[in-house]
Amino acid sequence: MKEQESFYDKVYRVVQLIPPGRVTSYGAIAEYLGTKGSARMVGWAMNASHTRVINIPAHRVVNRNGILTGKHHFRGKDLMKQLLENEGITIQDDRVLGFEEVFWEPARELGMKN
DNA sequence: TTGCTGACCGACG
DNA sequence: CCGTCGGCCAGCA
Repeated sequence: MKEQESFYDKVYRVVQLIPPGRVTSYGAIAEYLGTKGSARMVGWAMNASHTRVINIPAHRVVNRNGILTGKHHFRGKDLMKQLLENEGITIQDDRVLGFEEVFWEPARELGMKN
């Protein structure tokens, strides 16, 4: 049995597992997928996510600085910001306040018990 | 098949 | 502080 899920599918899988009110970083996902250093692939996968039929909470994925780098790619201008605020996350200056507090690490949440 | 792209990250000046 | 560059590598024309 071979898992033919592409790199994209793996990314989508993890992103969908992100609970509301939490955010993660591209690098964290990349690292969890084993392609650390290739965080661009994660972002690239997000870009292709709009081609997917499934809904992907890409707004929960930010860069390592907690900055909404991909906000520009969403429909609206500050849609990403509003989506995060809707989940209880405070955004200021396109940055996630308490980023470390709401940070969701797949390797920790999925691989290890809290 | 090759070559370009990219929503990042880290380092350097 | 800000701009630039290299690396990383999967997907697409």
